[in-house]
Amino acid sequence: MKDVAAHAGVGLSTVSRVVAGSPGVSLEKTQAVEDAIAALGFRRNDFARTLRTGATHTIGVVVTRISDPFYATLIGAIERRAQEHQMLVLVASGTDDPDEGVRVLQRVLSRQLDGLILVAHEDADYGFLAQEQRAGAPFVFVDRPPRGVDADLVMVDNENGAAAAVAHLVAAGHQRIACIAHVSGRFTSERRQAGYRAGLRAAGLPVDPALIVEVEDDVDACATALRALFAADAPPTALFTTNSRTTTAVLQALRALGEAPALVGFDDFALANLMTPPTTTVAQDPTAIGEAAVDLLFERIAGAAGQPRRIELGTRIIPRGSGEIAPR
Amino acid sequence: MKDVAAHAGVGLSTVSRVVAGSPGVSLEKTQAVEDAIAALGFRRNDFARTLRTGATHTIGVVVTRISDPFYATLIGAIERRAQEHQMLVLVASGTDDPDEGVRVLQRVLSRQLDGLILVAHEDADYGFLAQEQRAGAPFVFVDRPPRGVDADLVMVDNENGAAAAVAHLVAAGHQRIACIAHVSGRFTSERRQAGYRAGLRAAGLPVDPALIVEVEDDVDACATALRALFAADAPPTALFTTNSRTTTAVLQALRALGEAPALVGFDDFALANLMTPPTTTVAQDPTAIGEAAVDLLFERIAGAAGQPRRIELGTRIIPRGSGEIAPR
DNA sequence: TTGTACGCGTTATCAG
DNA sequence: CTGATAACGCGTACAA
Repeated sequence: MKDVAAHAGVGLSTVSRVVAGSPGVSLEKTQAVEDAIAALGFRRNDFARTLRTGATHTIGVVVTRISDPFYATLIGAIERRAQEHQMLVLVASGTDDPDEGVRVLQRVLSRQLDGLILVAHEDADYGFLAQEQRAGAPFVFVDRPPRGVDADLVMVDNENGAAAAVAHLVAAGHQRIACIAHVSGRFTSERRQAGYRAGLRAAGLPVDPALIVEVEDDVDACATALRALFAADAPPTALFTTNSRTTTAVLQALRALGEAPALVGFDDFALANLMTPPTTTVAQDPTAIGEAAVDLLFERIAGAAGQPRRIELGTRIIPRGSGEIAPR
Repeated sequence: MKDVAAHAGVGLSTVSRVVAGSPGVSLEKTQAVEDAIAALGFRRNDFARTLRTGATHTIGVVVTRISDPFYATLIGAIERRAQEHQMLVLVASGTDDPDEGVRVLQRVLSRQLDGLILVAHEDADYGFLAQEQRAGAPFVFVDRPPRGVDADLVMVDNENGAAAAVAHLVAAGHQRIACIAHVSGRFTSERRQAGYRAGLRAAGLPVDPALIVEVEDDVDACATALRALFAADAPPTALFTTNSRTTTAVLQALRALGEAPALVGFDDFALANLMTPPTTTVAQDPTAIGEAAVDLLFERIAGAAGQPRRIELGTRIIPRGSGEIAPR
């Protein structure tokens, strides 16, 4: 800025005013400054600016795995919504390692962004955020509650979504419905298993522990689990899977095994309608989740105080074929 | 830091040394400082640090659409590779609007990150980067060359990949192979169309303009185009699609039309093996692309000068069934 | 309308 | 081994 001021033959603050678009600079000098800026290829240093003003006009998003389509869509929605507020969105992604996730979060925190939207790592303790919460930037969690700290949270009604899936299969005539549950992401897995049980009870059906299996979401693990299920005396006639990674792994395994039971999966996924038969899913709306999170965050940034809030969005069954197969 | 120094009864620089992990502080004072830090919940302000040192230890990635699985995977690879260098990765995403993309890029640039990996927007002019290039942080483009500036670039050999797809279909006995090309993303589309033509010529087959159609990647547009193709006097017996969005749109359209020609698609996609029949693809390796980009970038950050370099990675055909169907 | 001077929170230098 | 002090680039009272 000093160089620009010298080049334009004006004072430092005049340059500052021009750059900031503040009023009260003569047309003449404005022009001179702009010419100097162009000539020197000057751009304001955001670090110095932020150091001075304290505001970054930027929100951060920290997720566990950016390549997960669900998070990718969520982030897209957050960016669109935030851009309406002239906010830049910076995304950082952790890994499967909870410590790494916390480390990334720490580094993002030290950037003192105006606000943060976070997906909690299951195995990390977010207790250190409590002091941030009082003094620092606001944050909103998404998808599942963090351990160790109470904060704003946007998630879906996992329990009712799962219960609806079971009801859908019951309506198709099924009595023996297995639950293939993911193990990574315990919170959602447990809530959806609970919903599965509630759905069975609501239909007056017994909960058979032999029909509930927890698996890693790889094809081999699913194949092993399914083989065991179908080899039992009273095999299931329908499956409920608790997230999209598990659903697709199960679909691969089923193809390998040559089985085609009725199936409803939690989470919608791209190309579900191109499966054979097309896969019925319980869809969350990642766009709505992202928008709700941004809105919550901006209320906090604007100064809203008060207790942590929890928003629970609904789910929606998308019947495509696999969930409407009648029992043999 | 001043507060911490006061609380610990030491000088400012001692606190700085402890925080930075610099050697040469007595155990005693180190402990006192650490206690004070914990008591006060202090964290170093990265803006002030960067303002002083000039280094952010952060690289930025700016893509056009973060929810595209290809970019999502690419970003994941970049993050893993960058973390090996203790670098934080910040991702920002533009929109379909080229101006918006440039605006986002400008804001990221003013953050003076150590380096940038960029996916160029087709309709944007990157001429303004030329002066950055001389003075500012290094950047590497990915997937396609930017308009208006010459810079390091990592991409795949689109032409040979497409030619290989055609050769694969020719080997299955096809003579009339249509090319369904995407319109958004002209560069890759054109290169792959050129490869398609080269593949035909290499096989001694004529290039029939009636068999080349450019479509938006939505299902309706593809259905319309396909209907016209199949209604012609000499309909194609095989299809080549130029990117994954087009491939999946074509698959949806084909299902609606009840057609099942041989098909090879450029770009691999999740669940390709669950299509009916499983879809043969020409796969790029987004992980390798991301890693190459990071390596190139780090060489520049380390001070490598010289002409812009261009890395062209190979592709690989994954035969799954749809590409091995013989003509009827 | 314009310019001067100070401070934001760090790190680097230098003297002790 | 330690501490005082001068930058880093900018915004903003305040004075002119």
